[in-house]
Amino acid sequence: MSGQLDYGLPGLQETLPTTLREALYDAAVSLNYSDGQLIQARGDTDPSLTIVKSGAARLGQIGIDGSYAGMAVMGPDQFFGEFTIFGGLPREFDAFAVGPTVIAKISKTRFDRLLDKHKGIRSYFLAFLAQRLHAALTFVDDLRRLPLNAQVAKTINMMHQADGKSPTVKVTHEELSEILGVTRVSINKALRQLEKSGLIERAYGRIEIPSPAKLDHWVQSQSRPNAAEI
Amino acid sequence: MSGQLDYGLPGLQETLPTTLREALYDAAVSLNYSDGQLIQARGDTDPSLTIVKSGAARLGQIGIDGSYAGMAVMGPDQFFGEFTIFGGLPREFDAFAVGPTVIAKISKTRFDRLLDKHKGIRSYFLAFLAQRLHAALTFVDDLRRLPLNAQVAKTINMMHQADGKSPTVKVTHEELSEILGVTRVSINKALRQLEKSGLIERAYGRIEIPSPAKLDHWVQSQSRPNAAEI
DNA sequence: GATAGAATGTATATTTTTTAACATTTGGAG
DNA sequence: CTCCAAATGTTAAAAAATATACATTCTATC
Repeated sequence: MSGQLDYGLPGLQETLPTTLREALYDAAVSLNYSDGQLIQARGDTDPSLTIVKSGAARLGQIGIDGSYAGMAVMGPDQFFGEFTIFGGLPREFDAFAVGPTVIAKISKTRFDRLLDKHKGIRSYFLAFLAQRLHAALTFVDDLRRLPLNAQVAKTINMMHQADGKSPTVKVTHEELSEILGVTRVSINKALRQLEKSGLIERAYGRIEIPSPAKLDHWVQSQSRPNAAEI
Repeated sequence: MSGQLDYGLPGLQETLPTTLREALYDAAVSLNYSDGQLIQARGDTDPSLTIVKSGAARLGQIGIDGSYAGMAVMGPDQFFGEFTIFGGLPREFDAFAVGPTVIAKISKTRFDRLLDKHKGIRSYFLAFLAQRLHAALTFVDDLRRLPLNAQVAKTINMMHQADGKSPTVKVTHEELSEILGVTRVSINKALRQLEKSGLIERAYGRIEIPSPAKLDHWVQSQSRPNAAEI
C-alpha cells in the first residue's frame, strides 16, 4: 500500500482482506486511466464498487465556486463507492486518477451474486461501514470543536501513522488547506505555531516529525475527555 | 414518530421496519430513564444496540471545555449505537433522556443470535449504515463549504421536511447553535439575514416558513452542482 | 393578569480567518 | 549549472465569528 498517498478523512482508507480481494477482482472489470482523468463524478448513480488496483484515486468535491475540497487519496487495494451499492445513493465525490491508474469496477449485479456465494462479505462490509461512519462522525466533531492548529496536528499525525515509521510526511500546505477547508495562509500560521511548540518542522513539500510520540501525545491531549455529566 | 424532536445530522434518524422492530424488541431489555438522566457516555465500550421505545434521547458531545455539541434527538423507534456492535467501536456520543424515556437495549451477544435467525437483518443494516455514512459525509461537506446562513437554512429546511407539512419548525437559536457548532449570536445574525430575504420568519421558540418551496429551492441553489472537471 | 424563567435582541471589543497581493525559497529538468 | 515552476513566507486590510454583557420580549402557570 502506497502509504505516502493516504490522507484525508481518517478511516476512509482500508485495504481488503486477501480472500475477499481475490473474489472481488475475479468479478471486476478493469479500467485504465491516465493522470488527472475523471474516474467518477459526484452525482453519478450507477451502483458499483470501485477498487484501486494500481496508481491512486484522488477523492474530493468541487464547490459551486469551482473550489476543490479534497477528502482522501486512495491507493492500491483501497476501495470506495460502497454506498452506491448498499444504499442506492449517488456518488458523493468526484474521483480523479493520480498518475497512471488501474481501477477494478464491480457492478451491483455482480456484487449481489458474490454476496450469495461468499457468506462473510456482508459481515465484513458491515464492520467496514461502521468504521467509516465512526471516522466520519469523529471528523465532524473535530471540525466543529478543535482549534485549527489541533486539526492540522491531528491530520499530520494521522498521515504519519498511515505512513509507517518514516519521520517525514509528504504533504503540501495547499493539500492541507483542501482537506481542512481553510486557506493556505491559515495553514501556514498553524504550522508556524506547531513548529514553535516543537511538534513539527516545516520543510519544502513535507513536514518533519522530530518526535512522533510527542506529537501523538499532544494530539490526544487536545481531544475530548470521555464525558460524564452535562 | 415524534417529528418535532428530530433535528441534527440528517439521516441519523431512521425508524425500524415493523418485522425487524418486533424481533429486536423481543430480544431487548427495557430500561427506564427520567428527564436528563445519562443513558450512555461517550467512550462506553459495551457493544449494544439502543432503541428509543418512548420519550426521546438527546445525542451529543461534551467538549474539553464543558461545552455541548448537539448531534440529534432520537424519538420512538429510532436507534443508535450500531457501530459498537458492527465495528467494535466505543460510543461516539453522550446520550441523555429528554423527558421520561424507555430504552430497549440489545447486547451484541443477543443481536448476533438474531442475525442467524433473521436473514434480512444484515442487508437492512448494510443499507442503513450506507445511508448514515452518506449523510455524515454530506454534513462534513456542508460544514466546510457553506456559509453559515446556508447551513442554518439547510438545517431548518431539513427539520421542516422531517416534520411533515407544518409551516412551523420548533427550534431555539440555542439548539441551532449546538447543532452547527457556532455561537447563538452568529445564529441570530444568520436568521436575521434569512428573514430579510423572506425565506423564514423568526418567532419565539420557533421558525415560520412562509413558502417551503421557496426555502427548499434556495437551499438547493446553495449546494454544489454535480461537477465535471477539476 | 402578574410574574418568573426562557428565549431572543443587541452592542462592543477581540480574535480568527479570509482575501489579495507580492516576495522568496526550493528542487528538479534540461 | 541554470532556469523555471512549485511551494512557501509574509503582509495588510476586510470580513466573520467569538466572548461578554446586558436589555427586552414572550409565554406558561400560579
